[in-house]
This record gives sequence, C-alpha cells and structure tokens, in this order.
Amino acid sequence: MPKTLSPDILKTLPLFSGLTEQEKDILLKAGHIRHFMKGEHLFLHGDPIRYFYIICNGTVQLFRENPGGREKTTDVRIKGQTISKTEIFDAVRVHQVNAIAADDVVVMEFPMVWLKESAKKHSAFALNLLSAISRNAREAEIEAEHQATMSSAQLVACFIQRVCILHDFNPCGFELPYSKTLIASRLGMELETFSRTLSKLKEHGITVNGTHVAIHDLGGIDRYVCANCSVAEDCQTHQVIGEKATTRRNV
Amino acid sequence: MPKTLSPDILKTLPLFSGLTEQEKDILLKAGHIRHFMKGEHLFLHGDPIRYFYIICNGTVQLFRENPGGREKTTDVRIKGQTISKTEIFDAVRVHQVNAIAADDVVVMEFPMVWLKESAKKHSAFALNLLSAISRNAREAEIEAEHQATMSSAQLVACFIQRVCILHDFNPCGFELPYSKTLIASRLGMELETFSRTLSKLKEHGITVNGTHVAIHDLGGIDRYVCANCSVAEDCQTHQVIGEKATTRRNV
DNA sequence: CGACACTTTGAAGACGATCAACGCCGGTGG
DNA sequence: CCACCGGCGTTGATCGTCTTCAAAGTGTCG
Repeated sequence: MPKTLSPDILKTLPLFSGLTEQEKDILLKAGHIRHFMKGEHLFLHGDPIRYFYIICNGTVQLFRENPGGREKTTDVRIKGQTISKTEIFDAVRVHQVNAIAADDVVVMEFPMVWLKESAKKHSAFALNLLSAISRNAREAEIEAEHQATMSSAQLVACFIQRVCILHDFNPCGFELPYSKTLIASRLGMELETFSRTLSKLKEHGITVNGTHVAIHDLGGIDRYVCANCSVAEDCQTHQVIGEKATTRRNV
Repeated sequence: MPKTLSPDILKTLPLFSGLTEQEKDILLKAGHIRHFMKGEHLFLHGDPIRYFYIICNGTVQLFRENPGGREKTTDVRIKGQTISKTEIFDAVRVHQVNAIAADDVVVMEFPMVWLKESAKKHSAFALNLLSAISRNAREAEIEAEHQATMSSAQLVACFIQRVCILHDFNPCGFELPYSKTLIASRLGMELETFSRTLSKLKEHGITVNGTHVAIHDLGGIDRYVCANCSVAEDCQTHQVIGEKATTRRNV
C-alpha cells in the first residue's frame, strides 16, 4: 500500500467494489481531503454528526469518557478504514465518541447525507456497507467476549498478533505502531498491568523490548489469532496462554 | 405486544418499514414458520449458514464454546428480534455461534439468499437492515466497553435495567425472564459471583429475591440505564454504584 | 541541562474465580 | 408416601489477578 491513499486508490477499497468507474468518480467527487495535526480532534462526543470519513493516512483514536471520569479507547483506526458509518445509520444525531488524530492524519470527508443517499441509490454500495458494518458488529461482539473471558496476557497476545497481521508486519520483528499507553487504553487495562503483562509474554513466544516486538516459533502467526477474531481462521492463543482447559460448563 | 407474532404482525417490524403492503406480502411469503422445543438447537457453531430468522415467540440463547472449553453466552434474543443477519452479510460461510431454544420457540425462517436479494432489490429494506445492524454494532461496542471498565455490580445493575425496559416490565416489581445461570453466562461472570452481586445491589436500590426483582426510588428507571447503552438517553448507573470518580486520565 | 511525557517497577489492596459444601425444589420410582 | 436424585442457587474460604498508589527510570526536545 502506498504512503497516503490518493482518491484513485480509494476507488479500490472494498466499499466501492461492484460500481462502475464512472459511478465511483461521481461518488468520490462529493468528498474533500482534510488534514488533522497530531492531537487535533475530528469531532467530540456530543457533536452533531456531519461527516463520514475515510482515512487516507495516519491513525485516529476513538474514545469515550465514561461516567467514572476515565477514558476508554474504543478503537484505533488506520489508513483504509472508515469512521462514523455505524453512528450515521443508527440514526443517533450526535457522535457517541471522541475522535482524535494520534498521528498527523489525512482523511476524505463526505457529508452524512451522501452516505445514506449513496446507499439508497446504489444497491452494490449498500451491500458493501452491510458487509463492512456486519464485520464491525461481529468484531465488536468478539471483543466483548474476549474482555469477558480472557486474561490480560491473552488479550495482549491477541492484540499484538492482530496488529501484526493488520499492518502486514513481519512477525519476526516489528515496531509497535502505537504508544503503550494507547494500547493499554484500547485493551481496557491499566498501563502498569500492560507493562507487566509484556514481560510475562516472553514465556509464551512474544518478546517485547521497548517498542520492538518479535513473535517466535509456532509455525506462522496465523495459527495464533483466535478463530473468533475473524482475522485468521485457526487459533491457539487462548489455550497456549494460561488456559487450564477446565471442562466446567456455564449453562 | 401479542403472545406470538403472526405474519401480519411481523409486517409492522421496523425491518419492513417503508415498503408497500404488497412488497411486504411478497417478501414474507418466502418465510416458513418453524417450532423448536426448549433445548433444541436452531443451528450449531460450524454449521453452514442457511437461514435468516425472525423470532415470533420464545427466547433463543446464542453462545460459543471458547478454546478453554467454557461457554460464553453472547446474546439472548427474544420475540421481534432477528438471528443471523450479521453472519450472513459478513460473508462467513458457517455459523460462529450455537443457537439454542431457551424456551419453546417459534420463528419465521427465510433462506439466506432471500435476505441478500431483498436488500439488493428494495433500497428501503437495505436501509432498514443497515440501521438494525448498525445498532447491533454499537450495542456490541458498548458491551465491550462495559466488560472492560465496569465492576460486576455495575454490569448486573445495567443488565437488569435493560431487561426491564426491553420487556416493558414494571420496575416496581417483575420476574426475571431468564435463569440466573443464563444471565451470569451472558454477563461473562460466574454464577457464584452473580449470586453474591445480587445481594450487594440491595444497597443500591435493586432488590432481588428468588426471581422477583424490584427497582426502587430514583424517579423512573430510564435515568438509570447508561447513556451509552442506547436503550435510554440519560444514565447514572455507573456513578451510583461504586465509582470513586477518579480524575485520572488514561491517555 | 532541565522539563516533560512515557514507561517501568514495587508493594498493598480490592475484586472475582475457584473449590467445596449445603439448601431448595420438582420429578421419578420403589 | 417417602426416598432418592438432578438441576439450580446460595454461602463460605481461599487464591490469583488486576488495580491502585508511589517512586524512579528512560527518552526527547527546547
């Protein structure tokens, strides 16, 4: 993938598949390129929803302050991903999260109604949206399941492996693309816990020194991401790390 | 709402709004009524996906066995809700969860392709689906956030309040519609923890004796469901129960 | 060099899971 | 009719994990 997604490259996103070149051109003409400096916000929790975004470059942190006054990062989005589509179709009027540039960020910004109109006009576009949102929904369900059932070691291992795959890094050695503080917040754990957990992972084939990560042995990372994680098919992370293979049934 | 949803009542579901009566009739003709006895499965994890379901009566438990050999209930669906739409549009070929009748259950069953074809043919139907799936996605995100940040007392309180609203019960006194074992599994906690938590909730205005629940004071339950829970707008549950109102920021 | 953001490490405490025992209830069968 | 059993839920004691508070280390940038 190129450094920054140009409008031409945007056309190759799954979101636009099944449309003619001409249709794509017309659709993309409604969008405007916009830059955000590191730390700038795209929008805040409570702001009225105005735009749908496609990230062309950089990293956007989505987070929410919960009633206790703490922040929970709900997602970290990168190049090629989108922002706001579920909020737009769920017909809530205001944003439910804060969106802040964790990097310098480039997005293409489309009016909210454009998204709905385009879905109405082009059934292919609507089906692409259904597919993308369904995927998001399933990932969120799996996330909830993980949070409810996995230890911090399992959460961290799973996250690191997914980062590696998503960014197409070499498992044998890569740099963490986000700060540890951000990752801890994303995983819903304290920075201290995250830091301690990283040391423990060394016993399980994941070595982290500073920002450098190496995933060892185990014959290919794909086998290590949870089957339910939807990134890869087969997985052993959960068993490998700390499961005692209880046979107890909950129901 | 009537005891069991008839095909005529199904037409009033949000899913079919914006369609003409004639279109609804044609669409619904593709469906077949089907009964499941308590304990029967609609499908199992790994089964090929064949149908889209609308629940006309009863309760369906969706759950998954995770690698450690334990079961986690991912959702409990009731009359008027649907099953399988995200799996169908996410283009996975096999079911990702088990679906079992927790009651005697009546569903209307539609071929998988019917759902995709209908979305392609009727843009109103596609938009209804987008809206429903987006709502699911947001609820799942909130669920994940809750699992990551809330204590078991908060989780239980939030769940009970949502049950009360969803089933349109009288907050001053109602019976739990599910077994405690099922609820505990749904909340990702052990039955013992759930049981102990119920006692603690008495101090916070929620009294549970056996299956009988009463939600006291607090001027209307709606104010008690988390703002992010999307069932109601304003909420204080999180603060009310155990938050120390830390000002610490994660990021 | 010093300020500051980010991270690590230590020690104490809170919370939930686990193991174990028991109470309750409905059904079955002698 | 009573005894037994299984499913379900409660209660107690213990243990491991994660959070919390505190302090110190590392790095960058002016």
